[in-house]
Amino acid sequence: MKKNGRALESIRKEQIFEGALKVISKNGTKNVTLDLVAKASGLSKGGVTYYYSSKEELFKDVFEFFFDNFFKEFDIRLQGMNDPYRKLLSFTWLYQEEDQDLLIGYPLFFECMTLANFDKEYREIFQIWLDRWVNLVIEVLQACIDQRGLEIDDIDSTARIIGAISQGIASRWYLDRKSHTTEWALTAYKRTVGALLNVKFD
Amino acid sequence: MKKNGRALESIRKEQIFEGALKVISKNGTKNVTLDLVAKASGLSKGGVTYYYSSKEELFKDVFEFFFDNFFKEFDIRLQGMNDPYRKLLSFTWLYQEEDQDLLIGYPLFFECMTLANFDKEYREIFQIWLDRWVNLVIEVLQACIDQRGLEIDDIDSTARIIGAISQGIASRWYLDRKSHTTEWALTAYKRTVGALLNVKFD
DNA sequence: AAAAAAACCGACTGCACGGTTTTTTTGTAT
DNA sequence: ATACAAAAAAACCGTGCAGTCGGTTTTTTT
Repeated sequence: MKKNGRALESIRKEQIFEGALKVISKNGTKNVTLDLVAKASGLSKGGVTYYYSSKEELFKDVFEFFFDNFFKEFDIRLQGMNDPYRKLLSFTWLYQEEDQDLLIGYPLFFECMTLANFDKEYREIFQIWLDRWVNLVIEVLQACIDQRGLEIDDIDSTARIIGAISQGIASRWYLDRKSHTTEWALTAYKRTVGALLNVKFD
Repeated sequence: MKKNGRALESIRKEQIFEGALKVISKNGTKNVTLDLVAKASGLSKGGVTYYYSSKEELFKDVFEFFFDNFFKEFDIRLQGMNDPYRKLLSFTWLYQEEDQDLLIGYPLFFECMTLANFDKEYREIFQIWLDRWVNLVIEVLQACIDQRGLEIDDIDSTARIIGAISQGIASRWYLDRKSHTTEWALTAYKRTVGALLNVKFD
């Protein structure tokens, strides 16, 4: 019988992640205290620090945890489609109100960019995010090339552009919905990516 | 006859702005203390609070001040050009290393987006930023239509898209230069906007 | 020159919060 | 049952900092 030290560790860490995610996306890291995290995850401060000796360490893990999860789910979503053009359009999933993951994701994404300005580790986290995003797009583009005979000269560069377009549109859509409706975001994405790849959607 | 109440106010406030800008863009609002601002602007903490009774109030003013200035200078830059296509390309000025205004501008812009998540006033500041940006682009597009016979169906929507493209590219260029070189940013912008408007640059 | 107002300084206060230590509870092996 | 470790809570400590305030210097007004 193994003497499992910290048997609950993974369970509790997940608990703490969930709680931290909730309060961070709601208040921003600046306004999140350990007590708040503790309360949100159903533990006491002592309980939290039992698993995380520092707030910074916890926060970084939370960011990585969330982004990792985010891509895993996106990947699954993509796998469930056949048509590569539909996959290309599926990035407009970003412009969806009331999706729980997105509601958390946007604040985290913005905050990550801000922190990346002053903190090397967050810059790495952000760059990894970009990489994964680019790889996702590259896969899709490759499928377009293979299955639809689409012609692209520089696939990596193009993938990065598409990522940039999505992000630019998304930021505006998220932070200024009044002037940037969901309708606008959708057509903006289609129009721009369509023009870029010389593809007619729909 | 009563006169000069607070004769130095505008001078000192400008001083404080400059100092605050410097330390905010260097450390991020989270890590900026009143003492730091005071030192950077050549005053004491008491001197700063004499003009600003709260840190938050000061910070918001700083953001507004900077963005306002930013656009004024951009406007001047645009006025100095004739060819509307060149104006359109002038937005790539964003991808310029070592420009002092940009070095301050990027951190502030990111931070503003983050703060906009949780604070109504910052959201307004951000939205005003977007508005001004859009108006700038609209002007340029209108010039393209008038002087070059360019055809655009929805000028407002298009202007917003161009803004989004610039921003998306800029974020990546700024935070992940290794994978997003200046060269990439430039061609990415030209390629995408060119495709969108069906225009050939150069 | 006297008086008043403006400008400025820096010590002080209170508190929020991260991290530590102590105490209590729970689980488990013998 | 007992002992002992893990887990968690509660109490505690120290620090950093926003904001205050009495006092001082400088400028303006009378």
